[in-house]
This record gives sequence, structure tokens and C-alpha cells, in this order.
Amino acid sequence: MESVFEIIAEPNRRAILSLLASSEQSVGEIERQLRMPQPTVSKHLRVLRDAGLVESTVDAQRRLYRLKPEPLQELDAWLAQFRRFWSAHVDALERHLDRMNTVQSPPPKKKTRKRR
Amino acid sequence: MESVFEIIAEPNRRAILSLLASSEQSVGEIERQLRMPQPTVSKHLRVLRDAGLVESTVDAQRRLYRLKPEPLQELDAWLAQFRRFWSAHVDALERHLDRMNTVQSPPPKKKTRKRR
DNA sequence: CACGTATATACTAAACAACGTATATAAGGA
DNA sequence: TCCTTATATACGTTGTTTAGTATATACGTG
Repeated sequence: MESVFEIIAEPNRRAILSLLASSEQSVGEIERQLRMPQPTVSKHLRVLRDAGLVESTVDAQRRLYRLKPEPLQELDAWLAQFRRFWSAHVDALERHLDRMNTVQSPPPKKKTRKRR
Repeated sequence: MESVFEIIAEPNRRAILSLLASSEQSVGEIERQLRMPQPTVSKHLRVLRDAGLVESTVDAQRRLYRLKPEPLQELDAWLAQFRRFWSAHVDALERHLDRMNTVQSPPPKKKTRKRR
């Protein structure tokens, strides 16, 4: 689990990061707000901590976790090389966003091989 | 393999996307430039195609693949909530980092084993 | 049609990641 | 000290992903 890309591939970890983006939280608060079992929360926090995406301080028996967003800049930097595409193809992008907004679940990708 | 987050977790797939960001390529060209076995390339392209990140056209026996960057916008959108931590508010970020780096001030209650 | 090239897919094995459950560690309070 | 709360970790299991190898499909040319 080296890269930040793999770290954020996991939905629960993304949820934790989003939650911490608002403010620091204890493990129990994360557990309750995200409705995850406590070991699940702790294990994901461990991964996030090892990746440098969060850090914790001690408050009595609690651990308060807060975001350390620097590694996410790597993601931002990687994305940079593609940004020119979606400023150039605005209509295709808008169609795409329309699809994402109207359909909740992943788009029905029943596509057969496309040959032209 | 629903989300774009999982798709780009794989380093070879990121390499393919980066390569296609410059221009469209045939499978063989990808294979040679990235030094991957041909079935590996084809399989990753399959995943990328199913996710809507690339599309292909036929040129004789070749398939020319090109980038379809719209799904990456989802990534960009997710990242947006963290950008305030670094992009425009550099000094705020630096103060934030300073605060985090100085030390956790709370008086050492006991043997507060510091975990990081 | 036979052959070479280009690409896709089937199958298997190995690695890995996530989960549930149980237990360990640590702190606070009675 | 005993009990409760808070968090971390170990263990076993299961599902998913990847790589490797072999084979299939499709096209073009002689």
C-alpha cells in the first residue's frame, strides 16, 4: 500500500478523509458518524496514518485524528496533466456530468465493443 | 471495480493514461513504450475502456486507443474539498502545519505513549 | 488459402486487502 | 483494585486483483 492512489481507492477511507476535512475527530466520533465498526475505523486510520494522510494526538483515552493533506497534492499534480482535456471538451464533460447526476449507481456499462 | 479511484490505483493503468494524454497510441506502441507484456496492456485497456477512461478505433489489425478524460473529473471534484488546505491559503496551511509540528501541548497526563 | 502480425481473452496461481471476531492495552473513576 | 470506556491489534476467512501462459480471433498480404 505505497501510493496515495491506493490509499484513497477504499471508499471508507475517502469517507474518513472527507469527515476530517471539516474538523478533527476522535475514533468514536468517526465510528458513529460513518456507522463503521470500531476495528474497521482503527484499521483504516492506521493505513491513513502510515501514509501520512492523518495524524493523531492523545486526549485521555481518546485519540484525536486530523487531516494531513499534503500527500493529496501528489494526486492533484498527477491530475494536472489531464485538466487541459476537460477545459477543451466542455460539452462532452457536461454530458458526462449529467449522466453522473441523473443516475446514482454506476452508469450501465453494457457497452459492446466499439468499432468504427 | 466501480469507481475511478480504484481504476487509477493501479500503476500500469496510470502509466497508460499518462501516455495517452500526449496522443493516441496502438496497443503495440503502448506495449513497447511502457515495456509491458501485451496481454497485460490489453487487460488494463479493457478495464479502462469499461470505466469510460479510454476508447478505441480500429485501424486495420490495430486498435488505436485514446483518452476519454471525463471520468477523471470525479476525482477532481473529490479533491476539491481538500484544495483549500494548500492552494490559496498557503500561510494558513503553514500555520496549520506549524501548529501540528510544534508538539501536542496537552500536559503529559501520564505515560502517554505517543503513537504516530 | 496459408502465413504473419496485432490484439483479445481464458485459465490458473499467487498476492493482497477488507472484514468479523476476539482480545490486548491504556486511561479514568468508584 | 475492579470496572468501564476508548482504541489498537491479531487472527482467520473470503473475495478480488494481478501476472503469466496459452490460445483464440481478426486482418492483410502473397
